[in-house]
Amino acid sequence: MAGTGRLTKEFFARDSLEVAPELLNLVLVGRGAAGRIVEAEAYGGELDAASHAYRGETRRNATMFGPPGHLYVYFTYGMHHCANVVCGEAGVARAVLVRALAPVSGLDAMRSRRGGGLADTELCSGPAKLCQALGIDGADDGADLVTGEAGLTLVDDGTPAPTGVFCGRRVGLSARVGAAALYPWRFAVPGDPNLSRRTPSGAR
DNA sequence: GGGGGGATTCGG
DNA sequence: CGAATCCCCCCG
Repeated sequence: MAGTGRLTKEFFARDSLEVAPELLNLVLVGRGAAGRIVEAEAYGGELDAASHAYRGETRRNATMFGPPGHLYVYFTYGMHHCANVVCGEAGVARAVLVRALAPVSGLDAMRSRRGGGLADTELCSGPAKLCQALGIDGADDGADLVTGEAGLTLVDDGTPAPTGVFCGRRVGLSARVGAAALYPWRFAVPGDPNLSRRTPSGAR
């Protein structure tokens, strides 16, 4: 993980819980814009009641069961898209939800898609916000982030991994998922102004 | 064929 | 705090 540049299939082929904290400070490149991942959540497939894959493969979640390094995009609440990085070997449904980015480039493009007048820290401070900012929608479900053939890539620009990574409960899970709502599978750069939510002061 | 619920966001 | 606003999935 020390190298700079394109990531490998093998990097993503591990478990989501292992990959999720390592996504911090990698750069997600979208259409005319890019942002550094500062918040991400691991989802554990059939072992995780909060995962879309908990009850097996369906048409909606099929990408999660596919090969690693692809983007799983889902549509929710009738208006929003959210993006996950698919992890694990093909056939194993693991994913990491990208929850917030620190804008790196193309802020004008982000603003034109998100709406003018927004502060920099409002552009990508949420899973649906960052999809809108980067121009990601349902058509991007399945996009290969390693080859970048769909115009979306995840790269290592050499920025060192953050120190003192925050680890805490995932966001937005209903009580019906039970104990899974308590798993400390949310990772974030402590104190980053672009987070979807503030991290508690004493990070873990 | 129908109904319940959603890994969210924004405004009042 | 609740509406917006669709689609997917499961059950009958």
